Amino acid sequence: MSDGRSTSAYSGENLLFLTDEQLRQGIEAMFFAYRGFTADPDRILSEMAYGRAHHRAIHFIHRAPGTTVNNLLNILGVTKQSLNRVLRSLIEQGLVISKVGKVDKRERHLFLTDEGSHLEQTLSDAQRARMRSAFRDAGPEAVAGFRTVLEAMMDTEMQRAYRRLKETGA
Amino acid sequence: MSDGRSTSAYSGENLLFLTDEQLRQGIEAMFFAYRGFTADPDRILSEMAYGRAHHRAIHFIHRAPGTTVNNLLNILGVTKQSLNRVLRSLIEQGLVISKVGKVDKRERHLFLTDEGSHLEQTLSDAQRARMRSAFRDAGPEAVAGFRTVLEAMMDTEMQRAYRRLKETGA
DNA sequence: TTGGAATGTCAACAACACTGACGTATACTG
DNA sequence: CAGTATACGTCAGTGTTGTTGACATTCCAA
Repeated sequence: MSDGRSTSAYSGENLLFLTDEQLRQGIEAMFFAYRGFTADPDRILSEMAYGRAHHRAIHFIHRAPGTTVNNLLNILGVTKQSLNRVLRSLIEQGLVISKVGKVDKRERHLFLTDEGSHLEQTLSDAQRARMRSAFRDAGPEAVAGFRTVLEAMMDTEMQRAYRRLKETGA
Repeated sequence: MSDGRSTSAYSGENLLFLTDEQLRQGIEAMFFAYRGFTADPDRILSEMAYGRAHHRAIHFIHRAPGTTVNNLLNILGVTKQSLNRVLRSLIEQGLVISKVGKVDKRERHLFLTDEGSHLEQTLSDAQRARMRSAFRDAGPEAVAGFRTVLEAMMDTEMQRAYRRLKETGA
């Protein structure tokens, strides 16, 4: 329990990076950084009738065009009622289209319209700009470490989702 | 704009880590990791009448005992009305006490009670456990990179707040 | 003493999440 | 074919967290 000293006894290795103080700094870094991470898209979205939830849906539909509602549900980790509210407005506004599945007609496959793609571009350009700046400042080795730690911080299921998306991408 | 190729022209350096694909993976890593980051405390809090906002308030009151409401406001980045609702419930439930300032009686200085400290411990133990596991898996160099990138991702103001807290800590 | 800063409160509202229940269409299985 | 399961959508209610706007109080400082 808050084992501040539990890390300093190991053989020759320097495990200073595992002290409670270091962990606490990591926690605070995550908190402040996530604020920055979402700040730019949030600003853009607040000028429309959309929020962060719309952004997330648009992002993953862009990433995996034709994805089903259920698949999106799993990736986003929300209830179908919550996602449905978001999807309905995106479909009504003509940013997303929903097509009945061919092999399984119960499924709906989701795609961005041109307008939806345009918004996705705008949002991800803003978010990428910050990420690019942070990556450039930090350098390639730091970026590798960043990703390693983040991946280790995910729930196992989300690790799988993340890796699947990574493979799909490049 | 989505300059996928804007990074490949630089002299001798390998700037592959700045491609749009890499940036997008960074974005998704942040999204999935933040879910994991908050999952454990969220689970604990949902069994009480508290949420993530209460956790954040408790965390930073623990970090900087006697902090003023205004200071907390700046760190948390919310409106005073929003914070006030949270603080009121924490005070009513006896987790936080608010003391009128001695030099400036308009100010309220915030402290955790024993019960508040206990909840803070429970929450941060859960969060630290995940962070520790992620840090251990990733290793010290990855952790250093993780923190470098996160710091570069913060808004300038939050960088200052983060560094101030870091110095206070150790 | 007057103005402004810090704090707090009330009210209204919106975004986003949740649970529970129900309906419809489709698919699978015995 | 009958029954069950799956995929999706929707209605209704609730809770947390955030926002504005308006206003009162208290106190410091010019």
